[in-house]
Order: sequence, then structure tokens, then C-alpha cells
Amino acid sequence: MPNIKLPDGNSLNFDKKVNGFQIAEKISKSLSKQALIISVDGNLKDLNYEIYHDCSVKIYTAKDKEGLETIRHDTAHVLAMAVQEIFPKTQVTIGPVIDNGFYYDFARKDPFTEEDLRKIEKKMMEIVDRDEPTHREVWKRDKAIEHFKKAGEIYKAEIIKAIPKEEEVSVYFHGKWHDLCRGPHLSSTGKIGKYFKLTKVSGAYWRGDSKNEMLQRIYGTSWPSQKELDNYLKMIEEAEKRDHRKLGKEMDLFHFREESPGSVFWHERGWNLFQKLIDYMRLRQKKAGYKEINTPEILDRGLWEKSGHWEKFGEHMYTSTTPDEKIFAIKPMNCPGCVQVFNQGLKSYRDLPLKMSEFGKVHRYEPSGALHGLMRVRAFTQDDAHIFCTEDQITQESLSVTNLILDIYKDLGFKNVILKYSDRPEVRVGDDKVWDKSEAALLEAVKESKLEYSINKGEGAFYGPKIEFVLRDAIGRDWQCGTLQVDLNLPERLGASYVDKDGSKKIPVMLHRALFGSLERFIGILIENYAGKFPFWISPLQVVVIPVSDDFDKYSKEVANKVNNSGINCQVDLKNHNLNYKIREHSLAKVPILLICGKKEVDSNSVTIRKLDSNDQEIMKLDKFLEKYTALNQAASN
RNA sequence: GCCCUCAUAGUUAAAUGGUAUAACAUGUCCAUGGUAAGGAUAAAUUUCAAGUUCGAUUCUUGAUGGGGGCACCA
Repeated sequence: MPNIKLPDGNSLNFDKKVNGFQIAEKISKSLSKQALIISVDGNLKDLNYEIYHDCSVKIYTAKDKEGLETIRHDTAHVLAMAVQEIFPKTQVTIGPVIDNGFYYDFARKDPFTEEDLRKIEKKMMEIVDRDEPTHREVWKRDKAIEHFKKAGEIYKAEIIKAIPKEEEVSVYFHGKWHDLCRGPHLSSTGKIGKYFKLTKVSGAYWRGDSKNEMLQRIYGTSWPSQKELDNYLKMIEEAEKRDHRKLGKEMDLFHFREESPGSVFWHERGWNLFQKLIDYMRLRQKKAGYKEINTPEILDRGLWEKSGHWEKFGEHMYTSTTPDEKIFAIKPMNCPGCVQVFNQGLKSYRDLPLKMSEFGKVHRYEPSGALHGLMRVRAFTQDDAHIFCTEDQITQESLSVTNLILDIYKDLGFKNVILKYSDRPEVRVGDDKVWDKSEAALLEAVKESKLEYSINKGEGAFYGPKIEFVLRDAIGRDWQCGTLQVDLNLPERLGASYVDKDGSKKIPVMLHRALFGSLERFIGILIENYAGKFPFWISPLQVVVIPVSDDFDKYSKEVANKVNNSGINCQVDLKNHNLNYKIREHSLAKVPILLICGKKEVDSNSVTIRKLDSNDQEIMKLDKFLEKYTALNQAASN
């Protein structure tokens, strides 16, 4: 006589036993149609799971995260079925749900082609039409291993070996095809619907370890309705349109070339933007009490050995040998140089916290496969700073970094920021007591920030715990930019000290922090966030002056000069084209303000303003324009 | 670095075992224009190296670089 408690507080009574289908039917007809899986006392189960005892249940549909994930998980199974039907010798491995979809890793000699994907999709449709019923069996571990080994599924057998002893080994059947799986699953293959698509094939290491063999991964996406699938595909298209590599080319911001893979050739417009961000950051940091310094790009090998970089980071470092055979390294990080500035001259506890900022260009020899436009490069500029302080000051200083970063992100159009807190990794330096203290101090700052945060166990740097600042862009993608790291190691290694109140020498704590992170990456993110249509104050080229005909070239040049002299980036277009042509060209280049100059304007000493994406025309006295737009140009910097 | 894939004017594309086509961009000329492409005309290209071949941009191999992932990461 199980008594079934429902989420709304009501309960139902059944004779003997009951399953999810029967409960759903009893609640409502529409629910029974939409029901996908059920949770019994918080554990997700198949709908035909038999309940003999009192419990609370919740029935999930495609509207719930759990329901949607099950659809995707089932689609992954159907993918594996289809692959094995078409390519019988292929081994299956794992097929989890990911954001917006799923993947399945296969072991097979020949690579899957785009054509194969279409073939597999067709087969998947067939399997959906066949509506193969699902059923679940629990096997003995040894039997399961034996079975999969015999079937030539070596990877599956390995997975079973790795399942903890106390867990049961369950095998799901869809018709005859079966797979080792924890479940839960939908009641038949027809339930997943046909709103899926296989999106790409790629390589992936077995168990995510680059020492292991490479498998073939097929990615797919799956949704409860055609509309949601279409929306998702449209979002992908939108992301492609915003691709900063494409826009960077179109807007004449930068380019890459073979002679220096992963390093940016900045064009005038892109560099304008770059400088503007630095100007802005410089102002903000000055107000926040930072002192800007600059240190050498190339430093003797000995310093890097002392700092530990030579050993821990060596494979990412560029080195340079001088004609007299000395070895120098091109800095991959700014910290050792900064510590040396701290080390020059005796420091007192009264100097702390000492915040030193540096726009340092660093070089890292990144693996070739990691390079990606501006997002991942081999030479980049950090808006770096190092805060030397006492252990007691960690929380306060971390908090002020967090507040500064939030404010800055807001100015640049990002309102959603979350934190990722990472604590001690297995391989680390320093005493556990000091770790305890600094982790606690940093976590306190995280909590006090009142922001949403996640804890990444064991992902801290080898020298201390860290926070990463993740921002969400206009189309919902997350990017990691800023970072704050507590360093318990480097000051000591490089002999940094200050004189405390009692006259004794103490080692300071150092906080590393970067707000944009890498200027290059941040610009990439900005381009994609705004789809190239920047707010006026950071626009790569802010104003273009266009004469109505060449009779007005002289006046247009004068206007452009005045605009430039007021600190606004401006060009005049004197090319031999008509007005319409020029408006189109500069609009496509996403210049926010076009100033049209013809007879009217010359006579009244004014300009006609045409804003991007607007057909409105506004005529304004030149003086007034300068006044208004100079103020706008400063807007976010105050 | 690993798996897959691609490489043709400044850009985006097309074609071919017999040296390559177009659009846009660029230069010159005409048109002197009022809010998203006016007209004429010119110059310019097969990533690099080796091989097969009478002949390679096309086929083969290698290198380099790009793209999608994996691993690594700001």
C-alpha cells in the first residue's frame, strides 16, 4: 500500500505497487503524455521503476532540466545504436550530456566524415521510428565485464572495473542493443523525438588524458521541439556572425600572419581601442591607489630559476641566447620583475598594502592547437598588478579588487559576473597552516562580495588559492577574464621583506591580480559582446567626416582636425565616391558617428550627425558637437 | 602537442593535368553628388619544398599556417 507524496503536498494511495506511468496517469492525462522520468525520494528513476513503499516523488517533463537532460542522454544512446548498426566494429565508450547537447566517444580506426554524420542521423531517425522499448537489468560485475569483453567492448569493460564496489552495474536495453549505463532513460527510443542534429566530429582522449589514445567524438544537440532546436541553431549562427576574427578583419582592427603565429598585428583602429582601454584602466587604478611601474621584457635565466618558473613553466617560455652565450628568458609573467621593484630599497610595514600595477607584455609558447584568434595568443598584454600586504590584509584587499573589477566590467557593458574560487592543489608549495589561513581569508572575501560563486576543489595555483572572475556576454556565453591569486611562495623565493613595527624583517604576502586579464582576449570578448557595434567611448574609430562633394573637402578637413584635437578618433573620407557609397562603407565598418558636411553646414558652421543604425539626421553647431561628444568620450572614464 | 579538416588576388568565392574566373576592395579618369553600392578603365593571384609527369595550381609526400575539437590555459 504505497503512499505517494507529490511535490504540491497532496498524496496518492495505491495497492501493492505502482510505477511512474500509473502515478502520472492518476494526476492528469496531459502529464501522463509528457512524463519522461521520475524521482523517488530524490533519486532519478525510469518511469517503469516499481515502487512498493511510501515515498515522495516528482515527475519530470521536457520542461525540467532533468527531463531535457534525459532526452539528450537518450539521444546519445540512439546515436551509439545508429553508429554500431552502420559501423559494426566500432566500440562505444562514454556518451554524456553537456550544455545544449551531448556527445559520444567511439573507438574506430577510420575517421567519421561529415557524410557519415548525415548517414548516422538518418539511421537515428529510423531508430526513433522503430520506437524500441527500453528495459533495465542489473548484472553481476564479473558477468558484465566478461560480457562486454566478449563483445569486443574493451572500453566498457574498463569502465565497469572503475565503478565503485557498492554501486550496482546496470545495463540498459533499447530493443536488442544494450549499453552499460547508470540511467535513467525514457521508456522507448521514440520518446526522444526528432529534434536533434549531429553537429561535429573531433578527436578526444580516452578518459581526458593526453597520454591515452585518441577516440572519435561525435557532438550533437537535442531538444523537445523543432522550435527550440531552430532557436539553438540560430544562436550558433549569431555567434558565428559575431566571431571577432571575422569582425576584426571587416573592421580593420588587426590581423595575424604566418611569421608570428599567435601574435597580433594591430592596425590603427584596433590599437585605438587597445589604448583606450589602457587609458581607462590607468585612470581607474590610479584612483584606487595603485602605482604603475614597468619592468624589463627580457630577464636573466637565473631570476627565473630562483622564482621557480624555469622549472614549473619552462616549457612555455621563450628564451634568447646572446652572442656571448648568456641565456635570457622573455617574460611569461610580470611577477618576478615586480618583486624586484619591491626589493629595491627598504620597505616598511607602513608601505603596506603596496599596490604596483604594470601593463606588461608577456610571451608564452602555447601549444599550437590552443591558439584561437585574440582569445588565445602567444604574446599578450596583461593589466597586471601585485599587491604586497600582510596576511591580515588579504580579505580586505581581495574585496577591494573584487569591487573594482565589478565596477569596471559594468562600465564595459557586462553586468553578470560570477566567481570561481579554487583551493589548494595536490602539488603545491608552502606550509598547510599558511594555506589554511590564506584560503580562509580569500573565501571570506568571496562570500562578502555577495556574488554567485562556485568552488573548484584543488584547482588553485601551486603557490596559492585563487579567484577567477567569469563574465557573461550578450548572447549568454561565459568568459573567464580577471583573476586574483594569493601567493605564499614567490616573495620568499625572491627574498622580499619589509620591516615590521617591532623592527624585525617579515615576508609580505603577494596578491597577483589582473582585471581584463589579457587585453587581447578582453578585446576579443568585447567585439563579440557588442557584435562590433561598440559604445561611442571605446569605438575603434569614433567619427568619420564625409563631404557631400569635393567642394566641401576643405571644411570637412577642418572639422576632422578639430574633432581629433578634442581627443576623439576621427577620419575624413575624401575619396572619389559619392555620399551614399561612403555612408554604406562606414556603416558596414560600424563607425558610430558620421558627420556629413555640405553647403548647409559650411554656411552655418555646423555638422549633420548620422548615427549608426539610424536614419535620423541631426544638424548641430560644430562647437556644440565638440562639447557634447567630448563629454561622451569621457563618460565611462569618470 | 594529439585527432579530423582546409589552403586560389587585399577580401569572399569559382574552375582546370596544358599558367586561372567573378564580385567586392585598390589606382586612374568621367560624373559633383544630401543619407546604405553612379559609370568607364587598369594593375594584381594558385602557401612553401620535394616527387610523379613532356607539362602540376590540380596527383603524391613532407613542411608551414588556418579552422573544428581534445589536452593545456589569460
